Amino acid sequence: MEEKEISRAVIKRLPRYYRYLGELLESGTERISSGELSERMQVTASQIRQDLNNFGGFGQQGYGYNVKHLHTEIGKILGLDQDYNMIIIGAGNLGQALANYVKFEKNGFLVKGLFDVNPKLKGVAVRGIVIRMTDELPAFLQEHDIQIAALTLPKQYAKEMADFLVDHGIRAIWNFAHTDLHLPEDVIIENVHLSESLMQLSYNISRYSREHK
Amino acid sequence: MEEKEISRAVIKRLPRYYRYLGELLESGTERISSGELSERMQVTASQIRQDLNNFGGFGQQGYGYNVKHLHTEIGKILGLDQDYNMIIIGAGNLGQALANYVKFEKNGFLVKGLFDVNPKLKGVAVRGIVIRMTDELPAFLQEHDIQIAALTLPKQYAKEMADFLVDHGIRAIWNFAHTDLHLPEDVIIENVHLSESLMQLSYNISRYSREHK
DNA sequence: TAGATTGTTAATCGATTAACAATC
DNA sequence: TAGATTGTTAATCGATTAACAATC
Repeated sequence: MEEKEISRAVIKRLPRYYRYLGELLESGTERISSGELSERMQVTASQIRQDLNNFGGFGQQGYGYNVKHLHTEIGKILGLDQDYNMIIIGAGNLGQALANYVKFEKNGFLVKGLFDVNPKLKGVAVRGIVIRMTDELPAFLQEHDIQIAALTLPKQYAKEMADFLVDHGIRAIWNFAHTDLHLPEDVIIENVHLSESLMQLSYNISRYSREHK
Repeated sequence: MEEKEISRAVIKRLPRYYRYLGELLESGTERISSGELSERMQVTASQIRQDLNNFGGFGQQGYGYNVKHLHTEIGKILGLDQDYNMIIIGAGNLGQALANYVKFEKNGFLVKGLFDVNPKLKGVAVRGIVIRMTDELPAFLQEHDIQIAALTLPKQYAKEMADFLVDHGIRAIWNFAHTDLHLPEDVIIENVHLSESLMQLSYNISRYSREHK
């Protein structure tokens, strides 16, 4: 039942392949070789072929890869051939920004609910999605089939909320709270830590100025 | 002049060390061993010691690490001992969310300006920061010493804007646009690709359901 | 068929972990 | 001093790159 384990490094690269293939598709390119794609993407052709061969042979010797076919296949690998229902917990600026981000919908991530504890936000609509109070969550989760919860709330509430969501059947969490969630291992967590990203930037800025002093 | 090159993997871990040390500091912990920290952070003690020793010996045999000292030192390595002036290009939902995110200010990232092309946004204030039109950028950049530009605009404008900013002296870009920027190598780029993060999540969801079918 | 390009094995490189002498 | 724990070297593991036979 268990498939061959694919390394995290490979999976992190797949969305980027998918993006480049999507752009090639839009530009009407029919086929592409690993060599040409490697030049565009600034990675080695060898890596592209290795990565793709984790999932089977999508190419053809002497020809390369059919752009449309490869795009579709990588989409399937990434699970983009189906829709996901998502809720957002924390309707602050970031939560509302995510709810407004139409691009996710295009990829099949449908925002079904937006929750907060602040009574002032109750009933406010963001792109047609009404903000509900978190105490309505149990009933909401019973009525709707939700696969993903995005956590855009202050870190001090994140752990408790994550536990609550997992208890109520959520199995995938997109975590924007600046804390590590410790959840059962069958729960999938994807972290987006913006401040850590910013610190990598400042590291490089200050390293650069140290080196050029 | 050139310091020993530190691997990206190490740098990615530094902000997490910084966070844990900050929490220990708040809780009043004075010293910690690599062994204890490794348990909390779920990494090996060996990795912690290796990582830290890239930057010199912060610990003491038989004692461990002084939490406050280590926290300060990692802060310095990350460049958090100074302030950075930042502008945000694109005052849509995400741009405004970033501008509102007070936590960055606490770490020394000061939002000095917010720019957009949409005349409807002109003069609107976000947390006291007035939204300006992008044609005011050249004058603004001349008057202010800006180190970081966050790009929260649609990808089709991102490349052009990035080139423009680099021409006007910006040397660090925090890129939220879903595209790769090709800039001179002395320009520091840190990408945050939210849709790619979401795709890693959906990959894991659909892998999980494949494996448990 | 000849040329191109994949799929795949082998070689290299880099990162992580283990081990332990140094030393507080 | 004895025990604890670092700093650092060596061993292992994994990921990337190179090479090339297979084949379209």
